[in-house]
Order: sequence, then structure tokens, then C-alpha cells
Amino acid sequence: MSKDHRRTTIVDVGRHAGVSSKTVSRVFNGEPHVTEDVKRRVRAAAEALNYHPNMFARGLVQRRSHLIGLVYENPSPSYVVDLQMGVLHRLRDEQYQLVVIPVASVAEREGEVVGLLRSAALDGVVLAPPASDNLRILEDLAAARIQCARIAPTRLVEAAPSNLLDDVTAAREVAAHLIDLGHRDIAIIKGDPTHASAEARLIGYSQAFHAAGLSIRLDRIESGMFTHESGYAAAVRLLGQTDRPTAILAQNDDMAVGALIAAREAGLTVPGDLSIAGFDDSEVSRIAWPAITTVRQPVFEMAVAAADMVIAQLEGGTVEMRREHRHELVIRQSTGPVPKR
Amino acid sequence: MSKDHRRTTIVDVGRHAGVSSKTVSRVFNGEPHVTEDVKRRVRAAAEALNYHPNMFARGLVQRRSHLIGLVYENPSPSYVVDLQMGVLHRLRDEQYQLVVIPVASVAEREGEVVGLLRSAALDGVVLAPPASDNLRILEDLAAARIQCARIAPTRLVEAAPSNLLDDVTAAREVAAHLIDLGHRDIAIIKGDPTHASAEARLIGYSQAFHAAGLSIRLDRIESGMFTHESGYAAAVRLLGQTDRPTAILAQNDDMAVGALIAAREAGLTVPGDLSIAGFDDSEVSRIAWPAITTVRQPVFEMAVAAADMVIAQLEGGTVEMRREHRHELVIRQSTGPVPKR
DNA sequence: CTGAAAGCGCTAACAA
DNA sequence: TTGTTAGCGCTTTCAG
Repeated sequence: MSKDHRRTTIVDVGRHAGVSSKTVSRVFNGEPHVTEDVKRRVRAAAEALNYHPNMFARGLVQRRSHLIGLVYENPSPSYVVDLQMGVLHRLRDEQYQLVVIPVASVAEREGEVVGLLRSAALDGVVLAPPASDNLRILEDLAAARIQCARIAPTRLVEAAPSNLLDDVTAAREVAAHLIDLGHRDIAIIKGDPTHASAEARLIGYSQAFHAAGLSIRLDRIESGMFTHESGYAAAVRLLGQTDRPTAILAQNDDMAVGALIAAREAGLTVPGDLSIAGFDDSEVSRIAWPAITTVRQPVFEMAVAAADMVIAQLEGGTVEMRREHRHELVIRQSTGPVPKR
Repeated sequence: MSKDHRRTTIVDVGRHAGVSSKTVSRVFNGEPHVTEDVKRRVRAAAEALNYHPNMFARGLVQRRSHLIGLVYENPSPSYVVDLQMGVLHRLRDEQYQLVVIPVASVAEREGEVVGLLRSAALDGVVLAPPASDNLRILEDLAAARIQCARIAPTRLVEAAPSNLLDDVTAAREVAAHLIDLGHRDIAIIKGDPTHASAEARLIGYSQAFHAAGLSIRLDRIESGMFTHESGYAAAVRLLGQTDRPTAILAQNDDMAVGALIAAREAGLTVPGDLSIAGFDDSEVSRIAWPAITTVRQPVFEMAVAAADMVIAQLEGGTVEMRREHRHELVIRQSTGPVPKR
């Protein structure tokens, strides 16, 4: 009755079409040396029998799953969305599917990550920060022969195909923008310290400060985690002080929005009383009011390029080992001249 | 040299541990009747040989990929994020991976969807709207023996495990809220008409209008696509008229935010000159300024429950066939009393 | 241009 | 408690 009647296989299709199973295989793999007539008959038979190739059997011999992973940590939803959309954009109309691999804390479980990828039989992965900077993961990946491409790594750039971004310069530019507006007392909300970009951006800020002859005050640096809430909390701490800064540099847009809300609750107008700048140019920076001054990071484009690099490796084409992406200062309404005393 | 030296298999592990391959298989599958000592030896051997099970071989005999798909259309990023986070939350620490299957237009390619799932060898899928309402897809899924669970379907509720939401009542409640505030001229921005919820919400609105003795004006209904931009465009059309409405009901939060921006550009204050309400309670509704009055749709919880239903089917447990989820009117700052003449 | 045989790495069913 | 045998459905040789 409910006996699991065997799925239809290439053998069935072959019999139905009057050819051998191997010929059916040839047709389905687009191999040459098959008569048009045979092709047609095989296709018709497959259609009639509702045949669908079995990925396991195929994968077992070819060692290919046609699955590509995207490894990321979770902090900023808007960043993750851009990332995914980029990879999916490149994968569209391509014979690959995307498996999402969120990792709670790459730093804490670097040893397990590749095991996970391996057990999912992924052909390749796109590594977003901070996994893209993790040496252990790169090594394990190589050992497991899983192809990869990296998004915004900050070191070991030659180790694997990389999509680079000049975080330091970008950070310097936003900071310089605030300084140009006359700000001298600028606070910083740092991102998750396990992400190398947190350090890189801090360096960029400090270069701008230095160039303007400003000294960096450590008590003006608060730590966040790239999340909305952490940005809010950090801003509350900064604005609670009696001598509050006149501007805040947040290391991403989500934290900048958090700071914006904290400022609003503290009765401060932005940018009248306080200027706020973010980083990323994610959707929230445009939706917020006032819209947030930020640095555009071409996340979508980097994700497209990374997916492209993975596919190129898989298909054996020529692989671009590094690609530089350009940032861009985006001045919106959240930054303005320093308030007069 | 670069000869692809054979991967290590259970046979190798068995030899190394002095047992048969079947015993190794037993250990790796946690089957009973294996001595502790043997287990230990096998584990050690596997470790020493850096053995990793081959998913293809396993899948070939067990017919299981341990892959679960999430099928959705693309309109609202915040909705998709909640959806994914919910499914991933349930899958965490579970032996399943998530494959994301964005479909540009379910209506246009309903015939291809299941073929796609099939070729990715998915064990089960979570269907988000509008796929969750698509009969053809449900049928194909059944034929392909792919388990599924649905998010917010509006019909054929018995056809497959469903997570239900009372869209009509929810819509009626937001509309009633505006009417209570004194609004009599309320415009509507509809969502994508291929999503059944667009119709359901419109009906809810109209019931509230009717109960208040208001007639629904067709020229006050604009069509959007659930996207930010479409909401903006629709609002521009509505506000361009000389006798503009005093309130707007947008069928989701992204479109509400679009309307908010259009209002701002038109020099209108919200809610002073114009009230705006959304739908979903997605993150943007909280971030926007003023924060948007909306109806909370427990997307995350529905996604968790749907993933749970899929897993239950896969593991052969008892499967909940329907689960009702509660909405909640969330009043924020974007709605207020009707402006005085 | 097409087919036959062998085997990918694993587990189900049975035997010992 | 452990091992043996026989495939799962496909592709890779190698012959015809």
C-alpha cells in the first residue's frame, strides 16, 4: 500500500526511451555526441515519467553539491540583508543554491565552523567579517578543499580571493567631515572588537584627529556591538555626562540610529545640538530622521563579486584574487556645524 | 602529485580501529549496542584520520539531505529578516541547514518552484506568502513528498500545517483606531495584489469603515507593492491632490515609511497634518520618526513555529496542523487626532 | 555515437 | 555485540 514505490531513475527513463541509462545521463549533462533524435526521445521519456535527477547519487560521484554558503555573524540586519541579496543576485540563474550559516560568535567557535560547512557538503563559501579575517577558518577551509571568497578582510589579503575596502581612509573621511564642521569634541561608538574593522575605523578616526591637531580622548570612546541597542546604550552613557560631546562617530548605521534615538530622548536636536555620523550607508541611514551622514560601503557589490569569485573557482575559470571596492562619504542631515556656546 | 588522494572513509576508520565499517557507521549514527570501548577506539581513529562523513553517500541511502528551504518573495527586507531569523532560531542546534529560496514572482513561476526545491534535494520547506497560498505549489510539494509548513495562508487551511493570522481583524483594528481619532477621510495604500493579505487587509479596513458609517472611496485606494519606494510613490499621488486625506493606512510598514517621507517632502507634519499607520511592526516602524503606529504581526514566532512543524514531520513526531497567532495593535506617534479645519 | 561494467561512501537487512 | 552482503542512482572508464 503505502510501500515507498521506487523513485524513477535514469534506468527507467532509458528503458522508456529505448536507450541505455548512460545515454540518459549524457543528455541530462549536456554532453556532446548525442543525436538530436535521441535527445528528444529521452526528454520526452523523462517528462512522461516525471523524472528528476537525484542530487545525492550525482554528488556522490562528482563531489559537488551545488551549494554555496554565506558565513556571517549576526549584528546588523541591514548589513546581512545587503550581503545576502548580493550573493543571491549573482547566484540567480546559476545552478547553485545559497545556504546561510549564521555563526553566533566566530571568535568563540572558529574551530567548529568548517566542520559545519563540511557536514553540509558545501562546494564553496563567502566569508563575511569577522570570519573573513579568521586564519584558522581559512586554513581549515583549505584543508577541506572548500573554495572561498572573502568580504572586507583586513589582513592576510593574499591568502584567498578578497574583496577589499579601505576602512581606515573611509573612517578618516567621516571624521574629517565632522572636524571641518568645527567639531572638536567628538565621541566615538566602537563596534564589536572581534571585528577587525572596529580597530581599522578607530585608526582612521584617530588619523583625522591627529591631522587636525586634536588629541583623542579615551573617555570619549564607548564600546558597542554593531547593534542598534548597543548604540543606544553607548549614546546614553555619552550624553549623560555634563560636558557632552558635540558630535558622535558611530562605527555603523544601526548604532548611529540608536544614538539618534538616545539624543532625541535626551531632548537634544540633531544636528542642532549634536551631530551624528554612521558607517555603511545601509537602508536605516536613509529612513532615519534626520537621515544619517555615513560612508557608503558597497556591501551588495562586494557580495556579488565574492559569489562570482567562488563560482569562478568552482567552474575552473580564472579567479580574480583581489578586488578593491570604493567607499564614498554620504553627507546627509544628521551632521551640521558645531553649536555655538 | 596533485593526484586527488582518496578521501578517508568509514572503511579506513574501521581498519584503523580494528573494527568493521558497519561498526563505524553505528558509532557515527549513535546506534545502540556498541561497547564503550569500541566507541572510543572508533572516535579516536576518526580523529586521527580526520574523517568526516560523506553527506552524499548518506543521503543516497537515507533520502535525507537535512536541508530545509525557506520560500519567499522579496518585497520587504525587514519582513524577510524576521522570517529568516525565526527559522534559523528553531534550526539552531538542530541537524538541519537553511537554504534560502527567494522567488522573484511566485505567481509567474508557480510551476517551476517545486522543481527547484526538488533539485536542491530539500527535505522540507517553510512557505511564506504568497507561496503559502499557492495551490499548485502545495500539490507539487505533496507529489514530490517534500514536507512543508505555511506562514499566514488565507485559504485551504487544512491542506498543510499552517500558521494563521487574522489579517482581517487586525486591519479592522488599525482602521478603527484612526476612525476613533476622528478621521473620516482615510486613504489606503494596498500591497502587492498577488498576496492574499492585500485583499484581506482591504476587507478589514472596509469593515471598520462600514461599522462607522463611512463609505469607502475607490479613488482613495492606491496600489503599492509592499516596497518602500512603492509606498512613497503612492503617497505622492495621494498627497498631490488638493483635497488630500487626513490619514493613510499603509498595508505594511515599509510602505508607511515611504508615505512618511513623502509627507515630509510635501511639508506636512505627522501626525499634525496627516496620520499614517502601517502593518507588521517591523523594525523600521520603530526606527522611523515619528515611530509608526502599526499592527504587530508575530513573524518571528510564526517562522519558529513553521520550522518546528517541518521538523516534526521529518522526525515523525506529532504534527500540529494549525496554530493561531495573535496580532496586536501598536499605537505609536505617527497617528493623532484629525487636524482642525 | 552508444552501451556495459565498475564503483563513489554509506546504511538496511540479515547473519553470526 | 559485531560483521557480511547488497544495493541507493548516478557517472566514469573503456568497449563496441
